[in-house]
Amino acid sequence: MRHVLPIAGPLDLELTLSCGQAFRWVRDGEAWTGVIGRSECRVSVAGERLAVTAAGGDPGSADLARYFRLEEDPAVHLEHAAELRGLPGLMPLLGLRLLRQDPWETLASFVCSAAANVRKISGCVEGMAAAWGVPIEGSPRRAFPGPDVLAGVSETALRRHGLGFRAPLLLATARRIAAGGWEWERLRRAPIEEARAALTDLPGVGPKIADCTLLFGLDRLDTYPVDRWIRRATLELAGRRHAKDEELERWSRRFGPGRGYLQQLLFHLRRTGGPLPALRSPRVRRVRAGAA
DNA sequence: TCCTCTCCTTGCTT
DNA sequence: AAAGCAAGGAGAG
Repeated sequence: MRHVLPIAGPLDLELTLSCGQAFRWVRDGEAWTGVIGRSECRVSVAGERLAVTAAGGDPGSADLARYFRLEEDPAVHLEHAAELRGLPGLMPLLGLRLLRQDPWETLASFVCSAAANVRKISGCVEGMAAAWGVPIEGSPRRAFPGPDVLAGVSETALRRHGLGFRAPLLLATARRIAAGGWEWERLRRAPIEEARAALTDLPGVGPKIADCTLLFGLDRLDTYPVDRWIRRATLELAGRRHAKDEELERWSRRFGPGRGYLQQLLFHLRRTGGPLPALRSPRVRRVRAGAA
């Protein structure tokens, strides 16, 4: 099945699919191939449109547009962050799009992200899919297994796919969710603190992984996951030497309800570039606490 | 209660 | 070759 879809605003597949939000996309020349739900998709940009060829079940044009957020110009997420438009190197990154991924796959992927790198996370996710996922007709790849499936495997089996110390954590989380009473749809709309609390109650899920799940899997752009890169970037922007992650998250709220998108841009910017300039003038910077 | 430190796997890099 | 590093979290003290 083939789809050709209109795109609102810029779309940079390289940035979008390799920036560390999704882990099952691989480059294939000018195109990219990945798994969305129960189908394998090969996508490429042709002029102002996105061309998608799907194997297995057809995702449908509506779900594809939704996945790639094609109806939204990413620039709208920066409406409340005008002060950052002058940040060197930021504007060329606006082809990066936050994907709307499956929340369970997002959660499981980021449980694997602790003390790992993108390559390692991809290996874990792809390994679990190959071992326990539903086959995709016309493709060697498989869908990502649901929590009910992972709940039935052994810790040892998970370790064979490189999960290491994360294996018992993901297993426990899969079992918790498979046991029932878990409502992803409720978390999409719940107050952000309530949604965070529900997620951080799961084994292997702290604030950072909870926020990534909300941002990448539950369409909650009003989150600002603080990892080691964002910690540095935000400290620099705020002109601070030290601050707790929670404090940095609060500071980020000045960037509005789309700050999750900004977080993703800053993650890429700080990782590929150097330190960021402070937004506040040094003259207004707070003096050290305790200075007499 | 809150903070800090350490450990936990793995594989690639220096 | 040994140490460092990579989208952190849990547990101890």
